[in-house]
Amino acid sequence: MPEPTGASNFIRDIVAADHAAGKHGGRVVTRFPPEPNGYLHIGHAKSICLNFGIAHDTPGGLCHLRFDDTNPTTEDPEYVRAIQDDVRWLGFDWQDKMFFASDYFEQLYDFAVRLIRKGKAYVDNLTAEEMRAYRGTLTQPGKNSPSRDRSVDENLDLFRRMRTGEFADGTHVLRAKIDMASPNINLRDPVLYRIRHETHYRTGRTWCLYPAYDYAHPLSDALEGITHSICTLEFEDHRPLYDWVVEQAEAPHRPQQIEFARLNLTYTVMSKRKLLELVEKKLVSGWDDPRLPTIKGLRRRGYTPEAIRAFCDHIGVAKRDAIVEMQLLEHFIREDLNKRVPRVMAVLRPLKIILDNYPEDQFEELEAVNNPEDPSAGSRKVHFSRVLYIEQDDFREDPPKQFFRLTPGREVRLRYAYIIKCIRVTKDPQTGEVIELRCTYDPTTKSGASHEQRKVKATIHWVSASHAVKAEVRLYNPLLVTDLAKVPPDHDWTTYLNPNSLERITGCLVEPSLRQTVPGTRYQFERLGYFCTDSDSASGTLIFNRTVSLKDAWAKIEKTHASR
RNA sequence: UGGGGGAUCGUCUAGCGGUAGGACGCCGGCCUUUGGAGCCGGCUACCUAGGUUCGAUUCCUAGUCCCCCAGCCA
Repeated sequence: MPEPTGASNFIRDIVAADHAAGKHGGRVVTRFPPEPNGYLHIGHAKSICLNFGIAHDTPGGLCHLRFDDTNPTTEDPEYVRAIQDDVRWLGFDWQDKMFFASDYFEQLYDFAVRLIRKGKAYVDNLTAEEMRAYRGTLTQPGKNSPSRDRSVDENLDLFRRMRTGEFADGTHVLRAKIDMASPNINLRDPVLYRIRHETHYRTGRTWCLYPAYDYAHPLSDALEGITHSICTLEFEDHRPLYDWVVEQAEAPHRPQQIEFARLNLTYTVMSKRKLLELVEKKLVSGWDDPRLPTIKGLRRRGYTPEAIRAFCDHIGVAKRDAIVEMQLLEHFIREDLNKRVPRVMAVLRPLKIILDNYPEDQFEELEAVNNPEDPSAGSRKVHFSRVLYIEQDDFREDPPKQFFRLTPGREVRLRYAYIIKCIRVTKDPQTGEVIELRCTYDPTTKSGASHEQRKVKATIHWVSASHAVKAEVRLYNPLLVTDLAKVPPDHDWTTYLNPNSLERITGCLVEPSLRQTVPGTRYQFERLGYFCTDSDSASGTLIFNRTVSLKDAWAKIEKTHASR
């Protein structure tokens, strides 16, 4: 990515101004600080694009990848691996700047001792419930803990013993001594350290004392020389605490925290808690379920890093809460895939047609363009023969107004092939279902052969019955039937899951060129949408995921017909 | 009824006292061997009320509405 990656926004403006003014010694260092307790989603991509993008576009700029692993109960190396993989896949490079907050535990401990010596922190042995009671409420000030005036020596001794494992979980915490009457609740002597007799995925049993976010984060930033610590809006009123910690600990640097609004998308979930719930309750197949807005899910679904980056650049960065429409994301993947992926013919719901006047033992190989947007993509041969399959949707015995496709007695063109006419409809005598069409083809209308005068209203796709390959296709619809923001928070959000979010279609037929496809390969199935070979394909049967449909003018017309 | 933030087209977003712009979406049209793509045109917005000013989305005042904060999560 040699070119600048992102549009201007208020954070880029601040960073650029600071850089121009020589603030922070002319350095610009950002960081992306995930906690390894879940998989990354597109909201993280926004932050990744912002942080890595700023570093990329600033001369000498750097962006650290830092795992904020201060809670041993939820974190796992599986997540560390997945996060690295996703950041890399998105196209970003942390060079040698990968860090772990857990590597700072010793230094963080020393800073805490300094705070205690300065009388800025104390060990408290109130229970969690007592502490809540002492904290006061939004409108009433809190009360000082009885432990608040312990001597420095006693605090030092207690804190040392907290570290050596003398105390049980929850019996003691280290608290900042700030102001129990502060109107900002975050400043009412927040917890800095808590005891957790747990195995940490990196430090093992070395520690039973773990730093809290509000303590570890600013100091990790300071230790790494982060200049601009970019986070989301909910941390805005933590900023005074962030600044307090850095100042009172006499940290080597003073990073600047800047907040922006997190990304929300319509008809999906973006909270780690909810995503975890879906995975754990097996409401989806895993973190990479293509219905999920996780990076892994989007990737399996067929999204490209380029499209995700373009999306992130275009949604902007601001401070107002926003819900971006899914159609915008879809726009960027269509735009990207339209230019780069080969066209191919596939029939999802086959309807057999027989060309009565086409010799039974004959077949042809017709020239098909691979990508009209990209002449260098070349062309391929497609097999044509007497028995074909077309899409059930492309035939109507009793066509509604504006339906241009095949109907009894009407002509349409078969893509890359001939004009055909439907002369007879065969139905199942029991169900009345259309099971076969008899057609004739016009040999003078071969695609590209001449500039025939005949105009047909539609061109439809098809596959040759004797050449086509069977496949399964998975269609994805929105995860939710509504936006959670519009719904009362009190009842179970999973009741708003879309029961039709996954539609599996078996018995699809695809052109034989797809026989050797490998998982992850993307195509446009002509007139249907963009698809990619699923990883489950490895087992033998071909399986394709629909990344996104093509824009469908007819569906729109039909919808307005229906609503009249 | 404490504190911190935020209000601009349907949805995102620009604007920094001087004609409210862009993208998505939507609606028309052109074009088309994908009802795709492309092209052209159109649609719709400054939370309210006062004030300052020649002029206010922008500055001031008073409201209204929305979001966040009372984890030993991050």
